[in-house]
Amino acid sequence: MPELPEVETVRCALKIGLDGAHVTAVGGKSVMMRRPLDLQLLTARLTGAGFVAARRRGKSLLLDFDTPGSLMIHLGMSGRMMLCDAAESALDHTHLVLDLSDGRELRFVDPRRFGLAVWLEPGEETIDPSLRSLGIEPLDSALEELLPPLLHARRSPVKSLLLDQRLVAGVGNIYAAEALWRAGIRPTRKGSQTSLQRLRRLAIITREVIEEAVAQGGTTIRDYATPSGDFGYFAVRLQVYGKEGQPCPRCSIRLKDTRIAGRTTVWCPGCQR
DNA sequence: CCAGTATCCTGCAGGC
DNA sequence: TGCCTGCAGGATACTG
Repeated sequence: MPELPEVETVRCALKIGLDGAHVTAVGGKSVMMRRPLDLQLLTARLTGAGFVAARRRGKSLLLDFDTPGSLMIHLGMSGRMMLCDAAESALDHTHLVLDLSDGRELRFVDPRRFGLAVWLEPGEETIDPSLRSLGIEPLDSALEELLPPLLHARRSPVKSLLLDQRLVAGVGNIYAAEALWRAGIRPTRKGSQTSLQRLRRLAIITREVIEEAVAQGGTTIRDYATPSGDFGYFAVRLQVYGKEGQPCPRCSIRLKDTRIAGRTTVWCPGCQR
């Protein structure tokens, strides 16, 4: 479900929604997610903790409390954060529940369990495997300087490179397809056979797409929603994602779909070279 | 080290 | 109606 813009939207909502909140109790089921969900540890660290800040790195959320360490959450494909009244009945696959002092609950729901909810002790943030190797943030102004040489040094399709979190942190299947279409670059083109000039343009366009999507509150395809249940409105701006078979908005050639690195990729054979 | 594939899991749409 | 297949916003363990 969630790429950078969706996670950023959730972060902003939690920052406001959790302001002044205290955790009174921790609940859920110790299920197997991408890593085991350790409710014992989470309960020990979070009970009584007051919310302080919500941060984001790539597609990971980091929630800080007035206790050392942080709660790291990754939404995977189907993960969702919900901020709701405790009386509201819980959805299926609600794995973690933080009871709040004001009668609300923060719930982490993830049917497919590709997500993650992990307590990071102080210092673990820099060594955790899913954080330590993340590449540059697309919103960082150094992107157009740092990314092109990295892509140019690789022989994989540019599409795979954009999805590689070790190179750029936060781009997923939707925004990779959109950025490549806007940049006029064929997704199967190899990094090494794309000029630095074009890669620089791709980097700039990638940031633009991500910025626009953040401004629209992300993209709702089927079930993405903010913690209060709102949808993202970037879907109306998608030009190629999910539109295979339709005419290209730029050149009217029929959009094709190909599988690259195991992911469906929609692109235009007419104007993406 | 690099590149490509298989895999984890549930839900849903589409074909028959 | 039901059963089957394949695909879905992601990351990583494994192969060659």
